Amino acid sequence: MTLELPGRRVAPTLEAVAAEAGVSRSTVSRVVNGSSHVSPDVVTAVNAAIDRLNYIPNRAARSLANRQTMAIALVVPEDTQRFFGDPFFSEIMQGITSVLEDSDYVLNLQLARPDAPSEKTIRYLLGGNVDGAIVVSHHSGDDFFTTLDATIPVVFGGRPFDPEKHRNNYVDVDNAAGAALGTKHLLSLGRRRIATIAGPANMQAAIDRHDGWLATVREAGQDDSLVEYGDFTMAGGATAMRALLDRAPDLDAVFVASDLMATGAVAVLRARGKRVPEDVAVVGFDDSSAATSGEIALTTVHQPSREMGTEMARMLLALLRGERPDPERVMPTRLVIRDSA
Amino acid sequence: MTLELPGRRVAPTLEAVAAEAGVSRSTVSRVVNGSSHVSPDVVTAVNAAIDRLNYIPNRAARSLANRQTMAIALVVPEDTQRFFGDPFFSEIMQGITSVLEDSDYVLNLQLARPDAPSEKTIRYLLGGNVDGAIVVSHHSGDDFFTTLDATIPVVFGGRPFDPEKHRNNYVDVDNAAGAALGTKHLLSLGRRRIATIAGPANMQAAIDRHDGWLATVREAGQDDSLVEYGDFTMAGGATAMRALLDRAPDLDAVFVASDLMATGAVAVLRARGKRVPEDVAVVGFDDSSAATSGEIALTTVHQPSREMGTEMARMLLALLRGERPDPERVMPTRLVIRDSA
DNA sequence: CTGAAAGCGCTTACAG
DNA sequence: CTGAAAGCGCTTACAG
Repeated sequence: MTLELPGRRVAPTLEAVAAEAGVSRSTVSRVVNGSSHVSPDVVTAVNAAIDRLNYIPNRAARSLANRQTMAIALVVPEDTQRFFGDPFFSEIMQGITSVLEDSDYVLNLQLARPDAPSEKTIRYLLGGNVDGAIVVSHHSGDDFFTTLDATIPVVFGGRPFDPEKHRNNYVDVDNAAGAALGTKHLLSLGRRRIATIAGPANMQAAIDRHDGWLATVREAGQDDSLVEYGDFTMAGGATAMRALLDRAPDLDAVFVASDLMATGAVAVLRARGKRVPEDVAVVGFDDSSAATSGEIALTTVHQPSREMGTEMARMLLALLRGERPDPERVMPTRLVIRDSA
Repeated sequence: MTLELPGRRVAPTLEAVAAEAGVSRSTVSRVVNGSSHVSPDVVTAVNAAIDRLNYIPNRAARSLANRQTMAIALVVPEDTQRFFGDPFFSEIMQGITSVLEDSDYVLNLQLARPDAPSEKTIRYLLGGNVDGAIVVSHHSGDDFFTTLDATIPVVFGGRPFDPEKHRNNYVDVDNAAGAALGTKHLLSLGRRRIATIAGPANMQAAIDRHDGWLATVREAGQDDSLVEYGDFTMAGGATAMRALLDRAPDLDAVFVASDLMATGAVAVLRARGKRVPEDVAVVGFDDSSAATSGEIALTTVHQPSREMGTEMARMLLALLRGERPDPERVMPTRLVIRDSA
């Protein structure tokens, strides 16, 4: 029995181009890589041969020889569902790809396990598949990522945990200040019982936003116990809102650590007969598309997600060039007032 | 001026492991690759050395030697926004990753230009970066992708154009039958003026769904001219709905080629004072999360998106093993009746 | 079962 | 400006 496999075309090599053009492999390599020390007519001849043969350099061989892969990993320790569910990631990724488009690098998305990276992810990142990595949505609990840059340059989206242990490169906003901004707005509206729906306690941004709310509420001499935690999803925001209402039916405002969670919270408030913002004012965080796609346009703390993406990419590219960019890039937030508070 | 670069750790090589374990490189390679012809104690010794040195094989070297990259590309010719905006892609990707997780392959997402692949994408796919590719959301107008499998195995999500030119592997549903299913439901409801919002005419699935609607409407002796085209986004559905209402204010039903477009259409209908389904019945297509996240739960034609993803992955894996799976895998659709029709 | 050797397709000093 | 040669870190027949 003969198993006939579809005959795949065999890619031409540098060697073949050299033969076709009647020069050495070194020379072909030089013109492929745009070296300046090649005579014009040789360049022409080689390029002609390349076109004729439809030559494309083999990346494995190239990266083995020069120890560059020209690939960057975007590592997101979240499952597919949450990755696609939160517009924040979409915007970050748009920012990143917009700068990588103009570079020679390709982006490889790696969805990792939220708890700790799998063996496969580790081998991928350490096995010479990429020249650098951007890690977004980092959770505490393992420090593989924070120590990864002993091997390849890494930029974090969001200040990583344990900054004293190791100084990582990151771009972030001042989450505490942003949360304070949102909470103060609630205070200025005369609200006196302001709850918060915080993000998961194993994420630095969630902790910082919680802290910003906490400090503001304390400073105002208000109850600082109205906290519930969500997982940055709509469903998580809804569950937290229910718990909050059960504990404090008289709350009159809630600062929510993400727009997606705020959307879930608003739905619950309405279902329980609360008017937003009359009975309960709601402030979100992100100013992503989720802020304006729900039942009511959310007043929210804006963070420049797309620009954060471009900054991450730029920072990594600088590191890859051997430069030493400022390792900490903190971008501004601002309050966007809409209908929910 | 000395530019001090952060000292990156140098990865240990096979050679180092061999020295550490006191064996030859061939032997280390054998245990790394799980060859059976190695004595137990040597295996133990080599593994110990691997652990001690924290050895991870260099993928470039490996793939240069054995001509395998152990990577698969998921090519989506859509911009980031649309990719993230449509839950359909999320589900497809979940299906794909679920089967790849249990394999040694990693998935590399490649968002390509919708019109024609960029030079960068072409070089990526042809430059030996991946062993195979899954192409989803293929548009007509270039046949790079349909001829790509002369070089590497390719599986399409959705029947590609020009099937007579070249027989590609694909996973799809019977879009025409599905559309007929949805349109017939509208007929059974007594609707007599059934419009359609079709997808872009450069996508086979859109054409097939349009054809299914067309055949059904003609068969019933109804007006077959009520067609507007959308781009599979909410905004596109809204625009198309407006045009339809302007042309035929008396239409009493609309079959929409995707849930996302249907959501946009429903919003326009309501804004124009039409009750759904009383005045205008709406049937969508996909049965994605968009069907149940809008103002009204959509009656829709269900396609098993996640399973289609798993089938694509399985088919590609089979091709990669040198097998010859059935190149055409057509999965069933079914009508899901909710509130919009 | 194990090792020496060739080779995968490039890049890059080193000569000239 | 150009080429011969070594080397990147693996795998894989080929001997033994």
